[in-house]
Amino acid sequence: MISHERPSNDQNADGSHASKPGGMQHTPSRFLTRLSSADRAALVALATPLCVPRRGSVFTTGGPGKHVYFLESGKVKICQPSPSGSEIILWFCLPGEIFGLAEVSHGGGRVVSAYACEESQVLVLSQKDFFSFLGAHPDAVLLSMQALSSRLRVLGEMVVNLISDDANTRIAKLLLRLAARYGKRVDGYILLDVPLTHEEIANMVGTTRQTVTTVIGQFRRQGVLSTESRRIQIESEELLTEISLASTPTARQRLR
Amino acid sequence: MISHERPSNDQNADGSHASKPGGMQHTPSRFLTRLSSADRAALVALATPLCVPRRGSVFTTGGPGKHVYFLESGKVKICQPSPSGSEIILWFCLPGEIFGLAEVSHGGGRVVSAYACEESQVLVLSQKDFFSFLGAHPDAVLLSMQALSSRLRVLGEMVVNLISDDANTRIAKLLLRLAARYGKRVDGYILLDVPLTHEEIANMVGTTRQTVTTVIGQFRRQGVLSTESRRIQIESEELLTEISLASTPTARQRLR
DNA sequence: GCGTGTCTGTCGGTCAGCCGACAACCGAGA
DNA sequence: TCTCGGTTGTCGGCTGACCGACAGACACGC
Repeated sequence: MISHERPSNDQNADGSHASKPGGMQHTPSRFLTRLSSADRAALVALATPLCVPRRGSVFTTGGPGKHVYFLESGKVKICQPSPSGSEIILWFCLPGEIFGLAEVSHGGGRVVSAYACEESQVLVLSQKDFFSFLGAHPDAVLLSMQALSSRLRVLGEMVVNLISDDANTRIAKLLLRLAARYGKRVDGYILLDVPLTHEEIANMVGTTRQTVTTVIGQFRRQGVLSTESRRIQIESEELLTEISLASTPTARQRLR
Repeated sequence: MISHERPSNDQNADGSHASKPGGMQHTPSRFLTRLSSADRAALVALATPLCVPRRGSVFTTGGPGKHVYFLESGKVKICQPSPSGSEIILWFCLPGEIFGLAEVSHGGGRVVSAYACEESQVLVLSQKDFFSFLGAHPDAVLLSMQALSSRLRVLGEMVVNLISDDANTRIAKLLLRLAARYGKRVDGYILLDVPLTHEEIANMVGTTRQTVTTVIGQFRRQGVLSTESRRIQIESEELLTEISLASTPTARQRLR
């Protein structure tokens, strides 16, 4: 019964678009910079600036979540506390990005915290003002939804990685993801200028500090990367991607 | 330098709102039913209906992602393929929900697939039509953002669970999450009328089929749940939450 | 210069959970 | 009725990664 037509209408019409499985495009979705300058001015006029010191929090878990934030300068990490007490880093925000948006639209309090990695300037906007701004500036609606979608994508990828890769691969993929978003090319190398402790890496990837130390050491010995004062330089992106694809378990033949 | 005022301005002003750490509110965010009936009529007028047979796909990874979907009846699961070939279930959609939204707003092709768990009726709307609809119906904007935010929250929780809980706990939490969203109370019990194979559970939670079988068996023996023809009935929510909180590793004292 | 705290590197012991294998089960179809 | 594909239940063996522990390496402040 009922029309039994082609069930899938959204199929790969444009052929091989999914070519690179690792070819993720982590568009930083810079909200502020992609806004028209008129719109941006309107937004800045509504917002109040705030300076957050290094290690300071912009908001924390349990808060009411009645404000949206825009990062003007600095670096902010979004964390979710685990029941065991450690903070799991979900992602970093760079200048231009919007954050704290999810709880505002969803309601019901913050489930994540935002900490400044370094001294940061943020713009604060109340929920009310933000929504009226959205009403008056339709372009901003699209940008907001893009920001949310982009994160959804990143988190989906994290989930898949966590479920199906071993520690080695997870770290490799994390580095690639970070490189795509936060990497700066300096003569051949890719510099991640997000200072990261091994423990933080462990918390992004679901391992222990020791394992991270070991794996990073391995990578260094293989000539994949080098480290300098808490910053990682990727020396061979190819090698790294190779590692990230080499999934341990009974290498899949999965021809289909 | 720079004003050194209260860094955190969004703190728990309303006190203990974060009381229950497991007290997650997985609002199903029923897009269609929360729309005003006039708006809904307008949307239905724009959309074209589609019937998807059991096991059929609405869209798949790699597709262009130029449509948004609304579930009228049936049940749809959103999956992301892992490099090892298995499909990881990110969440289920129930009637009234919107799906396929993230890729539409973000652009750049589908990264997930949507499969019908049972024969389902969906409404299909092109990206273009959807955005013009949003322009004309501001309430729908909020609902869309809520849908995205709600998923963001769920995924964040999944990530944290995967990172910090053992298999036992992960399964317990999954069941609680499912119960909150898809559970129907029937005389004392909570019935999850989403038919799930152990393998699917394993893929939602990052373990193996065998482990799931074992753990579910344990739970059954403890009187936590019973199963009947692929459906799970939770008999003691209390016991289950208790298990889900009992985190294995060196029970944290973390007084601070 | 010297303490002090945080971070990195390394090493065994231990165990949860993966893997493979196999038997029983069940519902659907012939 | 019997077959058959998919699902469930159970069992050892094996191992990746966690845990605790400790020693060096830094950086920072006094």
